[in-house]
Order: sequence, then structure tokens, then C-alpha cells
Amino acid sequence: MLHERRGATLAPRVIIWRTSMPPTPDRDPYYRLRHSAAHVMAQAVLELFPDGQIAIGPPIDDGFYYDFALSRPLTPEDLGDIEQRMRRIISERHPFVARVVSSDEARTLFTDQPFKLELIEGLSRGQSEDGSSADVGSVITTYRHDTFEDLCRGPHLAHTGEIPLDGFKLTSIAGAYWRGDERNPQLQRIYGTAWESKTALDAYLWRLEEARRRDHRRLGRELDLFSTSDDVGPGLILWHPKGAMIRVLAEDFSRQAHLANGYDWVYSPHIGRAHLWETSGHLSFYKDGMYAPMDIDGEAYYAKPMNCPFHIQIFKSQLRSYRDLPKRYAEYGTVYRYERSGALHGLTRVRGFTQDDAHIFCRPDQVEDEIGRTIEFSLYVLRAFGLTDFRAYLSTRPAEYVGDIADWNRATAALQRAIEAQHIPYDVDEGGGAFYGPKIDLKVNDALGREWQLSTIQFDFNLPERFGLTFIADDGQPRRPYMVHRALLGSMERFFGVLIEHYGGAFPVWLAPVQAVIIPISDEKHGDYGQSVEQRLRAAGIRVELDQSRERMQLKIRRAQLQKVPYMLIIGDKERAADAVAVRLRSGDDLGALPLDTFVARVQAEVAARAL
RNA sequence: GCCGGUGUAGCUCAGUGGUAGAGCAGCUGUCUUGUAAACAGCAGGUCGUCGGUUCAAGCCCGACCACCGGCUCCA
Repeated sequence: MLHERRGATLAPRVIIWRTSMPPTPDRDPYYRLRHSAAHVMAQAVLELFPDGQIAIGPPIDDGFYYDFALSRPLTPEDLGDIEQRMRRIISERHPFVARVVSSDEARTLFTDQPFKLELIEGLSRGQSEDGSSADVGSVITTYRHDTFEDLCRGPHLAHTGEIPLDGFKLTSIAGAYWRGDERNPQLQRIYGTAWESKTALDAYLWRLEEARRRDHRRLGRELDLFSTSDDVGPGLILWHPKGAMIRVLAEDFSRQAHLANGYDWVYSPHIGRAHLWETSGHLSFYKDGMYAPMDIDGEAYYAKPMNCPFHIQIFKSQLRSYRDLPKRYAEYGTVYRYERSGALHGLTRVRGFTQDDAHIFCRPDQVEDEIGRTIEFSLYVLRAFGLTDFRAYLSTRPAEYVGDIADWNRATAALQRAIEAQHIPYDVDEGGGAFYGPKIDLKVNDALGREWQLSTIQFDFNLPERFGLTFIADDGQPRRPYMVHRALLGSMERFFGVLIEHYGGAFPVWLAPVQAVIIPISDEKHGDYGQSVEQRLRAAGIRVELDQSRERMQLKIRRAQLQKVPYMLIIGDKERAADAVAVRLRSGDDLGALPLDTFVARVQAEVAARAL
């Protein structure tokens, strides 16, 4: 019943820089600038659409947005027009003026603005803009500049002229539901970004550009790693040989690590009887995420959205003694989950994916130790892939839950102690756990500082009950085991996407699908030596390609560079005479001629160490 | 699923109702090369799919499919 919160890590294409909380005035030095820019933008939009309705326009990471209800859809061309008007308003240096108004005054002021009226109603009932509770009795304030007055708690800049004329940019138009609820009307949202200077704006735009260059969908095609096909269907990934090579290497490493750390490897089928999913509760709670059943001999079978019921069956296949515990069953389990068409995204949000899933069944007295080892193991595996910057999120018991509160407390405390023992920063999401148990999610920051959720470690007080799991305790009595779901890399598809972006396609030698390209200077004169080098490197376990094309060396180097191959081995007369290769790194560094044996030893050492 | 955008050669893109284009990649030939693109030629497209408007549709209209940016969802 592993449930990753995948969406949290991928929805924004605008980069999130190490922040997981919305900006606040005291925490974000850009708050005033961006909030003020949002107001200026709203004025500009209302100039274009005098009958337009305004909703909310907060600062966000890296920028701001404002939501509108307008008489016609905005087009990208409108953004230029709006920016022009914003520049004029900024140049006019209108002061931002705050004032306190009564509810009645506010209602009069915003009489043509139904969304504002709704906010005012909320405010007078003690709710803040986003519907969360605010201080009761908080006053209603507005901020005005030029012709635009907005319901707003501020703070703002002193005047519009403090927004740099060349430090902001409107970036995109999107649909957004009023108050984020799809039952509400859909508004038009304009996103913008604002910085203290053109230099800072340019730096931000460069980061966006860099993120675009690293986009795993782009690199997936350029490096021939994976694809999807209209004929196969959306959200279903085809792993090409080079992508599959990386996956094989990653899986082999992780599987060996699991076996070395007390896990038993298992395999389970892709489908199971409806009865199984009724028992597990998936058909009552998770049916929307499951595909329609198939009929086999008059019985309904479902493609699995999770692996847990199968691992549970393995546990149940015989009587378990307390001496047998813990049992740790691991599998690369391929699951199928329905995702709404609009949610699909590259490798990170798909309809079929493979989890590095495991289920741990243990005694109550083993919980603490098991959780500690699991988190430590997770960090070990992730670090091997070059991910080093972690943050943990502990989610505790929600209002509605199953199981015994003492079990919850014990499990939550174990999670907390384990994460503290690893000295990783963590946040607590009080009440944020699933109904069946508390959990810890591990998120990593990649090379661009973007946060991705990967590992999740979840207690389950539900399934052991539903399936009637027991072990025989030392007093001869059956007891209920604790059950923990965990995935470390999450899904292989999504992890691959993260890796691609983290490395920008330049994988470390141990993961590179092609580790070296042999580049003969002349295919006629050095082709034979090239084949000999290829053969010997291959025999030494190195993944090597020989570029036999009749092109000049420069082009062959360029092609290898673009494919981000770690080593380019140039061979000419000198190298052939010395039984050597002239080694060029993808960084552009030239190591000069190395004896072939020396090169082999170097690569083998790097692979053995999984050097990054 | 919803809002908006996009869909033309393997890739990146031009083409605003009148004979489908470029660069790269591919193929062929010449060149046999010393650290990021030799030169020339050839070939390659039912313009996402289906339907409609028109004498004529890549272009206008409709439906559907997919992708992109968001929203929503993620027991």
C-alpha cells in the first residue's frame, strides 16, 4: 500500500529553490517587490479589461501571480501589452498607500468584485485569504497605488518606482481554480517573476534555461534513453538500450545492496483477483486509481496498483515464528495506476512504473531498530547515486485513522528518533499521515537545487488487520506483526528522470551507458588498431563504442561530447605504436596518451568505487 | 478531468486560401584527417486523425488524439 506523493515534486516547472513553505514577508526579501509587482500587473490587466474581476495575487517562489476572471482568454501577445503598461505605472512612481477599512467599507469598495467580497466575508469570519484561519478580529486593510486598490494585508514597497523596470517579466498564462477547488470557476492566472536588478533577472532566466537544457524529456530523446509512443499510449515508457543499461546498472547495484542488508528478493504477478483487492481495501479506497478489471474464466482480475497484497501473501504462505522476524521482502514491482491525462509528465508522472518496493514485517520490539536501518540504508543507496542533500518530512496521525493509538505513538517516535540519528534536517507535518500509519518521506535537492521526493517509509496498521497477519510469539500466542512499506528510489521511471536532470545527462562512469568512444584519426590507417582496442576494453568489462565512420576526428569528438560520453580515446600513429590511447575527458581535459592497461585500470577503479 | 497553447521530414523549425521548404541527421561519392561540425550530390512529408467550408485547405470551422504550461488529483 505504498503511496508516494509524486505530485508534490514535479508540478512546478518553475524551479523551487529549497523552499517548501510559501514566502512570507519576514522570510523572503523579495516579498514586497513581488507582491507589489502583482498589484501593478493587476492594474495593467484591469486597464485592458475594465470589467475584469480580480481574485488573489500573492508572491511565490521566484515570482508572483495574479488570478483574473476576464471576458476573453488571454494570449501570449497580451503579456507584452501588460508589461508595457506595467512599465508606465512603475515609471510614474505611485506610492503604495495602506489603510484600514471596516467590513462595510470594504464591501462598498469592492462591490463589483465578487471574489474580493467572498474574501471579505471570510475575513470578517476570521479566515485569511487562503481560507486558513487567521487571527480573530484581524482588521481589514487595503493597499492603493494610482488607480488600483486591492484588499491586501501587505506589506508593499514605498512606491511603484522601486520595482526595477528591467527586473521583472511576465512568464506564462495558466488556468487555475478559484481557491484551488475544481468545483469552483476556473480563472486565468498570469505568472511573473521579479528581481532587484536586470542582472538578477537574467541569472534567474539563465537558471530556467539551464533547467530546460537538463529537462529529462529533452535529454531522453537527445541521448536516446527512452521514449513514449502514441501507438502504445500516454504515460507508458519505452526504455531504449542506453536508458535500459542505466536502469540495469542501478537495479543491479540496489539489488545487491538489498541482499547485503537482510532483504529477501521476491517476484509477484502483475494482476490479482478482485477478492484480493477487496480484502486489501483498494477496491473501496483506491478504485479511481485502478484500471478496469479483465475477465479471466468469468472472474475479475485487476492490474496491480501496489505490490503489498502480494508480499503479504508470501508472508502468509506459512506460519511465522517470532524467531523468523523481521521478514523483509523486496521487489522491483511494476504497478499500473490511472493518472488523469493532464497530470502526465515525462518520466515523473506516468501510468505504469516500477517501484523499488519492499515490505518489512517485524515484532513490536524490532520497530525501532528496523526504522533506523531502513533510513540509514535509504541514505546509503541515494548517496551512491550522487544525491547528498536531503530533507525529511515526518507525517503524523491524522484525525481519521485506523489502528491503536499506542502503536501510532510508538511508530511515530521511532521514525523521529531514526531521522534525528541521521542528522538530517526535517519538518513535521502534524496530522499529515495517511489513515493507516505515520510515515517519513525523504526528499533530495538535485544539482540545480530542486527538491524531489524519492524515499518513503510508511507504517501500515491497516493491512495486517485486514489480512489477519500473525506470527507466533514466544508465549505461543499469535500476535499481529508491524508492517512497513518502503521505497527508496520510488519509481525507477521517476528516479531515472531525476538522475538525468541531476547529472544533466553526463552520468558518472559507473552508470554511463557508453563509457568510452574510440576515435581513430584515420579509419583506414587506424581502424585495425581501433578494433583491437575495442575488443580488449570490452573484454575488460568496459562499455565501449568504436566510431568507424569516415568522418574527421573533430566531428567524432563532437558527437561523443554531445552524447556526454565520459572518455574519448583518440588513436593515431603514435598511440598504435605505443599500445596506448590518447584520453580526452568530456570536460574537455586532455590527459594525453595512456598505455591501454593504465586506462583500463583507471576505469575499473572508478567503476568499483562508483566514483561520481 | 479543466483552462490556455502547440502539432509540417528522424530532430529543430519556416511556411496567413493558389505547385510543401531550410538546417542538422540519413544515404552516396570525394577527402584519410591530431582534440567540439570537410565538400558535393541524393533521398526523405497523406502537413496529428476524422469530418466540414471552398473552384482550391498545411493555412478557415468542428470533433477527436497527443504533447507543452498551469490548475486539480495523487485512499
